[in-house]
Amino acid sequence: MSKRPAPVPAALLGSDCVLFHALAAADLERLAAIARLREIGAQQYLFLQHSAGDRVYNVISGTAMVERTAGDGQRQILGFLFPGDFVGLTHSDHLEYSVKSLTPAQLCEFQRRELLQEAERLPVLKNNIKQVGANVLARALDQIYVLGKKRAHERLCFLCLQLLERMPGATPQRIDLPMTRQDIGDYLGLTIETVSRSLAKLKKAGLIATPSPQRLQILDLEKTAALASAQ
Amino acid sequence: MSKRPAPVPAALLGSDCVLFHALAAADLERLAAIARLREIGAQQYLFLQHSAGDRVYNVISGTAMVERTAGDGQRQILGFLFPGDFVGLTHSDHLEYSVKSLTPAQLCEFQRRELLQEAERLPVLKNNIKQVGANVLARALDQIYVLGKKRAHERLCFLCLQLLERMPGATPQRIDLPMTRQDIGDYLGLTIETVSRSLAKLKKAGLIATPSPQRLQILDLEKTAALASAQ
DNA sequence: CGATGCTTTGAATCTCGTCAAGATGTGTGG
DNA sequence: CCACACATCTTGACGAGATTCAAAGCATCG
Repeated sequence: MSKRPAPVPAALLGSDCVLFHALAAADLERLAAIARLREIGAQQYLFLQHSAGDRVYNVISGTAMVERTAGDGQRQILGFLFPGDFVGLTHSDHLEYSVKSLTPAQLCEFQRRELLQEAERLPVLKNNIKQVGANVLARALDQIYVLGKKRAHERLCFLCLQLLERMPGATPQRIDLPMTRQDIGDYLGLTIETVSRSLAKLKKAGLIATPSPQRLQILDLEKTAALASAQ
Repeated sequence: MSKRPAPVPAALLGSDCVLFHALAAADLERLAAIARLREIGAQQYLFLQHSAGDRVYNVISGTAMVERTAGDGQRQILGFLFPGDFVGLTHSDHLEYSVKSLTPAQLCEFQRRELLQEAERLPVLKNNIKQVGANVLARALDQIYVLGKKRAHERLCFLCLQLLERMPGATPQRIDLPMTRQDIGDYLGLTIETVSRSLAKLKKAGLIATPSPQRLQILDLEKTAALASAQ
């Protein structure tokens, strides 16, 4: 509590974030006043599982992941976070997941109480918060579908499309993977070897290419989307 | 819109529902006034996938399930609903799932707009709605963990414990299963045969018993819980 | 130019899915 | 109350897909 991070320039609260969507300039200023900018390196924890959920974050730049680690060391990644995504709006006392940056990242930190107070004054903001929550749930349901019904190579197509849609600057010709094969496996409920082999299978079928291990191309968007479809 | 179901006696809005938790009697009356009681048989649809989400339901009695059916007929059950559970609070225009009763059920129907309006007057109700949303998400994350990391017999333990916790009147000695093996399989991402075999395995290990196919006993709660643990 | 860590590939094993048959339950009508 | 029919559930044999264990191939970085 002693050291607060730097305040946020209102300009950073870009309107491409759901949270700040359709807010007037004056309202963005108000929000910027209670926000703090956190700039962190790769592989840093923002939240620790079982800690108190008194802060919330809006991702400005970079990639992060939401993970749950069990007592036996098993790890499941519950979701990835990209610019515009929002995390931390739980309603229980302790968090059931950790949040960790994959790349260096800029985040907008709020004290949960302060943000919710502000939402009381700004109906648009309150609406945006609800929208964010709905998006999180919708993604979770998609993931349940994929984990319950899809095979390995289909799960990978699902991830490819999600990256294409959510990573800023991503095009079918070039997607830079911020996560390792292990992260992908822990997200899709697969082992690292199965991830590799399934990628190889998709490459051989001409759906995708990997110019380098951390680079992805979607060569046949239609077929990839068909395999990925979560409904 | 022409035919509205019967109004709800305020007494039905039991305080064991999260939604109505800690509400004053007078406030419960107000809510009862905008609620409608729906009594439906087994295997009835409350929501259809892709329909408008203008209503929300609170389960009073009976069991229901939230399911998603893909174009190819694949079905994934996204969750079961028991008394006290709440469904329908999406924030998008169309629902990405259906809701279907498993048993005859009583439900409390609200027009979403009306309920949210009422929540504006009753801070406690608004808080309860948030709490309900948080519970839904927490369960979804548990399910992601289970589908991503657990093996067949562990997934079944997870379901057993969930039924024990959420089914009214359930005890380790007697749990009445409202769903078929097919439903269980579609919930846990398994085939009906694997469900049967995994139950047999747990029976042989002495963790559970099934006096009849629709009846379940948990003989060793500790071991069952250990296998089920989603964190 | 090695050294390290990540990724890919290979072979054996195992779990789960598929197909098929048989058993058990439930409900109906005699 | 019994017998039959239908649906659901269980069990078996086999095969496909994923995991495990092991080794080899590639990047990246000092």
